[in-house]
Amino acid sequence: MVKFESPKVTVDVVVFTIYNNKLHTLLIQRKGPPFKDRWALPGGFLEKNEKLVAAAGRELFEEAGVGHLYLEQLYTFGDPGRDPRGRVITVVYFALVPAPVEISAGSDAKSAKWWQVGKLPNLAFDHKKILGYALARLRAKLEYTNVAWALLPEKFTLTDLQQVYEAVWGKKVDKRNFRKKVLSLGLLKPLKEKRTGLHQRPARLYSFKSKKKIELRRFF
Amino acid sequence: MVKFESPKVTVDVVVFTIYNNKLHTLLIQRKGPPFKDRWALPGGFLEKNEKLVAAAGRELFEEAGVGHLYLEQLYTFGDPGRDPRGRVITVVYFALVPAPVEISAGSDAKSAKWWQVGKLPNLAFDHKKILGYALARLRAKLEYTNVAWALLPEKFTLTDLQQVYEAVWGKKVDKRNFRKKVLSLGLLKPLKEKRTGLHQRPARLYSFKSKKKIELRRFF
DNA sequence: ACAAAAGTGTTCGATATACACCCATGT
DNA sequence: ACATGGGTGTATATCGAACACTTTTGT
Repeated sequence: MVKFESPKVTVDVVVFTIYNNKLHTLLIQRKGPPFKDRWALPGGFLEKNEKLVAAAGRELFEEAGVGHLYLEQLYTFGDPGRDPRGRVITVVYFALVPAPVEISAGSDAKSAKWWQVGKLPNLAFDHKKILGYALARLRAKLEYTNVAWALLPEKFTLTDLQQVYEAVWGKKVDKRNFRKKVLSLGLLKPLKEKRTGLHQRPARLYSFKSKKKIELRRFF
Repeated sequence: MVKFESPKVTVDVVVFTIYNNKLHTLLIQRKGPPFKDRWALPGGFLEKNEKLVAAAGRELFEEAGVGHLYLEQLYTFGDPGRDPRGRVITVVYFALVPAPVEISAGSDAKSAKWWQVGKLPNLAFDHKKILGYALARLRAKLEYTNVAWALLPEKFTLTDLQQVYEAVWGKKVDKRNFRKKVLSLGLLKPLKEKRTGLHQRPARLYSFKSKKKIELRRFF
């Protein structure tokens, strides 16, 4: 039937991390047209017999060398005209990785780079809109779930955790209230160790009791 | 490249309404294989140059005669093996319609029927899973947004509104607390009219001041 | 007068918010 | 000793939860 087309299906990924106490996202530079040299979200075509979420994980690893992470589906963008080459349906995933991730330029020689959110370059396709969407999701998720663990290393201080929230929300929160609230949730396990070596009082380290997804009814 | 396939893209819709103070969803009966005679979500293939959300609206209208409604994207299901005919990526939309909707059997002579959620038949494909997903979304949305307007007629009583919440959540709520909360949100406009004609004290009618989507930080 | 649903307030506990000072370490 | 961030408590306001009786209509 002429009426139906077979659109291409791609899977893209928005990855966030906290680097230098600022929220950053991963972009790759396009080597060919369309949008040659423009920055874009990592992504690519779906392979045969590949689950959607697996494709997202694979693209991320291939193009940016990013491995262990939190992945969930964000949204599907598929309006006509979003790719000049033809009809493309893009299923976008949303990923969180702990702070200091080494990026290897991808196997296909595209360059990958962490960009501070708020200082982004012009993006290819409708990727700016997609990023805005992802950012809204991140802010919301941080409020009512415990996903913050995915942005932190195994061991962290309460100040580290607070800085994650501040970076994502773009505003300061009160230290005493933050700690009271976060400890009352009972999701953290205080460790015996402290972080030493700075010119200051050592800070107690914590880890998450569980990394299972938990929905809280409200969070700050 | 052999490695990439061109999957088919379909758009399905989960429609909810409140009928007889119970939550219902719309299903159509399949006329051909696979899953002949089984009940399934309304849906179909994406047309050329058609937006995803437009496809959802069109399918709903074609197959069930349902018009004016609330529509948002729910999730995309695309794992291999979910359709025996081959790789199919299904973008699922989520719709809400006000209570008494006349259903015309669709143009392709499939029968359409409202089923009470909780008394559903066996479903085709992975549609049971999809419905579970949609139900979770509905429950959550009702908590933190004002989408309840989409399940009600233009004018309604506070008891009508309360019954929407009770039907979706499957539990009773306290009338005094419900009214206090709902009125304090300031989203309702009390009308001069009352609903009369029953053997009882007439109830004041209300309408929503706005049907714009509003996100509340918390709701019940 | 009766049946049926409409309408209405108060008390109590939990939770959010605002706010300032001492502590432990490295140099 | 000093600079740096770590760590802690209290008072107030707001919000959610529990709870029962009177009012208005149609028959």
